[in-house]
Amino acid sequence: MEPSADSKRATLAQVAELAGVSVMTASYTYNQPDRVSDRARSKVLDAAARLGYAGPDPSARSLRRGSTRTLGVVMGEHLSYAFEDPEAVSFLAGIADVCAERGYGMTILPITGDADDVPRITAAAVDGFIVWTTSDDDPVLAAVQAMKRPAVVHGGPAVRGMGLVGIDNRAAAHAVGAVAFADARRPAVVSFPLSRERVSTIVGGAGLADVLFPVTRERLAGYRQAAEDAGIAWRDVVVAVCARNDAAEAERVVATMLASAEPPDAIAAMSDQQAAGAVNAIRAAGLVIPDDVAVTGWDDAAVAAELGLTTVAQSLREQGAACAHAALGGNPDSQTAPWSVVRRTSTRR
Amino acid sequence: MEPSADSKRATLAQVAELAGVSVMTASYTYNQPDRVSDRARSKVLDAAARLGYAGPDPSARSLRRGSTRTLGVVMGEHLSYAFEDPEAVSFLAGIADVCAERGYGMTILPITGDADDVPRITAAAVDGFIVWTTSDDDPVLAAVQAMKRPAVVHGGPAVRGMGLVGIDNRAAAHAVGAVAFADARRPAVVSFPLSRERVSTIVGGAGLADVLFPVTRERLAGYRQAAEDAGIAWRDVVVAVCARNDAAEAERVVATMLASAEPPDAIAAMSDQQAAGAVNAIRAAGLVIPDDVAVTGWDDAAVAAELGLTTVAQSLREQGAACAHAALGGNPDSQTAPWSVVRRTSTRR
DNA sequence: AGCCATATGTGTAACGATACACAAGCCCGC
DNA sequence: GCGGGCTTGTGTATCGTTACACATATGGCT
Repeated sequence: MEPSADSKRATLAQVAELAGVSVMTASYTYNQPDRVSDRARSKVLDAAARLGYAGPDPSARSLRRGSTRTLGVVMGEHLSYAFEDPEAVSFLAGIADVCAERGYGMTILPITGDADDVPRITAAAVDGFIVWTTSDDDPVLAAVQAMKRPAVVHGGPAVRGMGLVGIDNRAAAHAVGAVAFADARRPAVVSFPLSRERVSTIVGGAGLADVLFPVTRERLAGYRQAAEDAGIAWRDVVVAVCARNDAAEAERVVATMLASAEPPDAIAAMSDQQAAGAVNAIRAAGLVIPDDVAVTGWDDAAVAAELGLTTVAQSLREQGAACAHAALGGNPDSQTAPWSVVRRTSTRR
Repeated sequence: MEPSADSKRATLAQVAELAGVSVMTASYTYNQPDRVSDRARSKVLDAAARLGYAGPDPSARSLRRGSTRTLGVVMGEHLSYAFEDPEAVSFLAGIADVCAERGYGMTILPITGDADDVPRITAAAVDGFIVWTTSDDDPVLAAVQAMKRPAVVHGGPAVRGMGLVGIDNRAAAHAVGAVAFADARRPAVVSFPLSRERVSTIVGGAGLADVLFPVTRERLAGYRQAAEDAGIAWRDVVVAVCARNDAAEAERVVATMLASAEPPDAIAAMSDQQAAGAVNAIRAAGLVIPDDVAVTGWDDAAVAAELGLTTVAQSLREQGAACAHAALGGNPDSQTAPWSVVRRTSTRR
């Protein structure tokens, strides 16, 4: 027996014929019901019901109308990661809020980091794009740009013709870094990856070559400023680069740093998850926060409040919503989001 | 100045003309590059580059091909909630894994719970649907069914012609309930909502009228069996219905129960988040777990391990992936997922 | 040379819907 | 009785692409 999924979908023409009206009358019945008489409308709806017609075909409608009422979202280099990062999820929630409100669909594009990503972007039937923070050289960005549709980048990089939504990462890093590095003699940074290769390393600040992720680059610059304000040369600041943004890797890398000859006495991380990993490593080493080691995070996630982390508060949900508004607006402009430093007990003063 | 988003997209016909080849040659260049000589291919690609042609229009292609290479996902009654529930997010991650692997897009449909939901489903340009657990009477389900495309429901209800993926909730509830209610004299249940109205109430088990969410209904049935096995009548079991699945509301409702004349000495919840709220309330009341009150959760989320919660382990990520496979398979069949009871320290034996 | 198999190019007809312009019917007021 | 405006119905062209069938060129083989 044929399952319902296989029975062919009826067309508007068939409905119109069965109803004894023209195709246009049937079309108007769905799109401008007031444009047709009650009698005609019910004839059409009856016929539709009889044929099991579920409404105009979305692809045909999109082609004819030139709009899909759907927003495309590109989340990082591999789609799966998007759902593992709670901050990315709240960014998605912000987009979802706006999409739901405006009746737009939200298509998450299947990026995997391989060469087929470009055709995947190209094949996306969407009216606009939102791109989650990526690197300067991400080919996906060029592909999005080529699509000639409204597009907004979150975080960075800035791209000609696309909107940009995000906070002033350098200023925020400078501010939270000042708190983290207060009274510190050997500050350290736990960083996001520097390039799309995502290798983990521990280097002195001076050892950082090209940082291709603008968000990471800006935050490092802010931390550097904070360190130098505290009288410490950037080359003396240890930067631990974590390939993944999670607590486990940060814990491992911080444990390594703590076991070194010159362990850090202040650690500025780039997410609360990393900071949480740092807290675990510090406690496991029998050290006290903030006396032995001060720690700061980023994002003001739930875990930050639980652990008493000093952190940078920002609302990714609101930023997601701002991206969606900008992308739907048709002519995306840029927008700088607010942030603030939340002081808790993981820092000295 | 016109932003790039406004410059009209070129068409394949224009590309073909500029390249001096037929439209079909241009089309083959994109779809079956091997079908075309190197010379023709590069002529086409040159022309495309010159015109800024980004590839075949997705809507036109979908119409012609009859497939969108996109999966539609319906998450609950309001899209925003989906991203607030970590288990729902890991379900999405499972779908995303499969979509990324197969190069499919994943469209999250903008359900809001109002009357416009049906046209929103109807307007979705997708090849198949995945529906997150809902109620028997959800109009969205009927709309999905009317679309005559492969569809899979997660959790329930079972719908003719659609696949069903999930665990045996009744059996799992029976099993974990047996552990929760061991040696208990006044067991209680913290439940998900019973109907789409989502009202919070505290009632005796007998007071439960129609439970329209199949997952909730099955779990309640399992808990009932467990209570009766322990020699306690269902009408004597207090069921606290929480409108939302979060720790805060569960904490409030459990605090109320604990303050009553006959406080429960065992609480079986329907999620680890609810159980975590229960733990907070119990500790705040100065009681000891599991001696004074035993607690069980559901899902084996991170918080369950942290709190030592006895719980039902299931992998929503794998179930999401199973749904996606089934929906992409074309002829979705049903599939029962595995579960197990994880015993920790929140129960007596 | 003759023949067939393969490689490459092209024209036409859909896919299913909607924009637009026009036509017919109707009611109203003067 | 007649013109003007409103309502309601219809035909046709078009959105941009790809499936299909066919035509032509190419090369290898006997």
